[in-house]
Amino acid sequence: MPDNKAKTLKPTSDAVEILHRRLYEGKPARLKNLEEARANEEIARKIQELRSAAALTQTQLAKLIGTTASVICRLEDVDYEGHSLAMLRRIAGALNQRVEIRFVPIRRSA
Amino acid sequence: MPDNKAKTLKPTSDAVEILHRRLYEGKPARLKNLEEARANEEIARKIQELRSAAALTQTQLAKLIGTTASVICRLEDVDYEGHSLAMLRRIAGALNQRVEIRFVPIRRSA
DNA sequence: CAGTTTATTCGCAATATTGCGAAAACGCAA
DNA sequence: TTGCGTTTTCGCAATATTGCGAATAAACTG
Repeated sequence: MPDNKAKTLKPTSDAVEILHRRLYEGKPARLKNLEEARANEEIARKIQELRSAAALTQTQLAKLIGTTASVICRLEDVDYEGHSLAMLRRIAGALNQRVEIRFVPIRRSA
Repeated sequence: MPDNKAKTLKPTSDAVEILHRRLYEGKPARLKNLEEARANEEIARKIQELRSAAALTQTQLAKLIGTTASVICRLEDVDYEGHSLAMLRRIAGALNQRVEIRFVPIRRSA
């Protein structure tokens, strides 16, 4: 489950800089749409959680919904931003769940 | 939801139930998709409801999220099956809402 | 009724998501 | 270390969703 998309970084021995890179480098989307990014993370984690709870490997779950392990892996990547309702429903269906969608008001604090 | 007999349906004014009867009564082959179809209906109605509550025309909402009225109309069509998380979030964002997604266990029965 | 606004339908191009294999990386145990 | 199963990454084709205008229908006003 990759937490990091950064690639081809030049070498460094500064631990602080390494952490900084891990958190912020190459992730403008996270800074701009923090809320959405966090929601995607939550979805990814939830999928992983459900699969683990069902004691299934990525390959096993993949077969259940008619796809491959690499697809499941992609869904469980917290940086993946392409989650679709269709796929969530397929996952849910295979794990005896249903996808509940609600619109909840946002309190735009003063 | 009351159980349904093959004959002597009692009267109803609920449009959803009428549609349900017309499309799915006595057709177990389609029951598999019923849940998803109803979920899509719910989404469509919710979007329409939110837009109305905000006192916006389809054109106005469309401009808010950077698209056209025909797209909004499509989203509000209860038979539309192409709902995406991305679009729901755009709608929600324009109407000061957020999209909450939950996986809830379902009791699988006949 | 004629005007005006809003809503709906249709077709196709543009964009986004999925399918899928292959290779590499990882974790673990003998 | 090796072997083995699992996970991750990458690239591109296939499919699905969106963008958008134009035409039509429907609803509303005067």
